[in-house]
Amino acid sequence: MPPSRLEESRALSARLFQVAERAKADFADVVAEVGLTPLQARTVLWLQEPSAMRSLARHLACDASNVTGLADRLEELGMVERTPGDDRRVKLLRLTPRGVKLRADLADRVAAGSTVTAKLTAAERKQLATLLDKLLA
Amino acid sequence: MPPSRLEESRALSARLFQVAERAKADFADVVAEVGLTPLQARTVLWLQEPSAMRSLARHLACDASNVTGLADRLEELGMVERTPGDDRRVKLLRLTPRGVKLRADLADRVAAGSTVTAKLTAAERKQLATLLDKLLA
DNA sequence: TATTGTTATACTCTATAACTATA
DNA sequence: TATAGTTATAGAGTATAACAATA
Repeated sequence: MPPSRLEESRALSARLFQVAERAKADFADVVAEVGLTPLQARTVLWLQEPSAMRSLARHLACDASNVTGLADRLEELGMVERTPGDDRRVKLLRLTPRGVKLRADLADRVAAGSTVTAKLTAAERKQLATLLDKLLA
Repeated sequence: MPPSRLEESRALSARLFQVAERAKADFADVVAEVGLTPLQARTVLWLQEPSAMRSLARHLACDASNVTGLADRLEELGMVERTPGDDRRVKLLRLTPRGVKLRADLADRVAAGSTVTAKLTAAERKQLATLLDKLLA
């Protein structure tokens, strides 16, 4: 690879990271408004349907041991509750009525604060999705 | 925002994070081959010209206190050395001859392992750069 | 007074291993 | 034996505050 392509690649990667970092920071700012950390917020948004703690861990791409504390905190806040599953080893996490309200509020705020959505036209968003899919293939 | 746009936005952001995470993981894998952490590797790549530790911290977007240990480790490895600056408060970090060789090796490997470069045509890379710039504007 | 590099320290995030209760 | 959730703990990575040397 010639040096110019190397530099082009570096610049492109740098911009990619910048966009991802900004999107992450935007998300963190928005969810902080309702008193949640990013991981707590992702959990609340995920719990449209009740979910076993194990499968939540898979969704969050973290170890299962971390979900215990996460669930503890959201339970303290009155947003989720542990309910037994059919398999009695399993505990399902389910939003409380208060959690359901928070989730709706959160979804609105996240959508409103989303840079990716706001700054591109529909055609551009489609273009970006296509390019990103190609990178993930 | 209607629910469909909200979901489209969520899916787009998710793909963006996935691509960024994969690029980060690729970089970490490649630089691990030469025995460096990502931060150490970014430092070596940055030091084409000698750099004050303070300005290195700004480039790495981390606190200056972290650069001390980073420099210590790279010095142990024989890749960089501290040299006094004109302002005698300042220490410049400079690559040793061994560090210069490592930097060239590293640049080749990073370029070869770059998903962003490999999977897109020149036209697509330009398209992606344009979209990312629009998001950063 | 302000700034550079340093040190000590603490906080967050995440992972590993051992434990229990079920299966 | 294997799996779900829990607990204790350890390792990165990063930040803050105080310090000495210098501006």
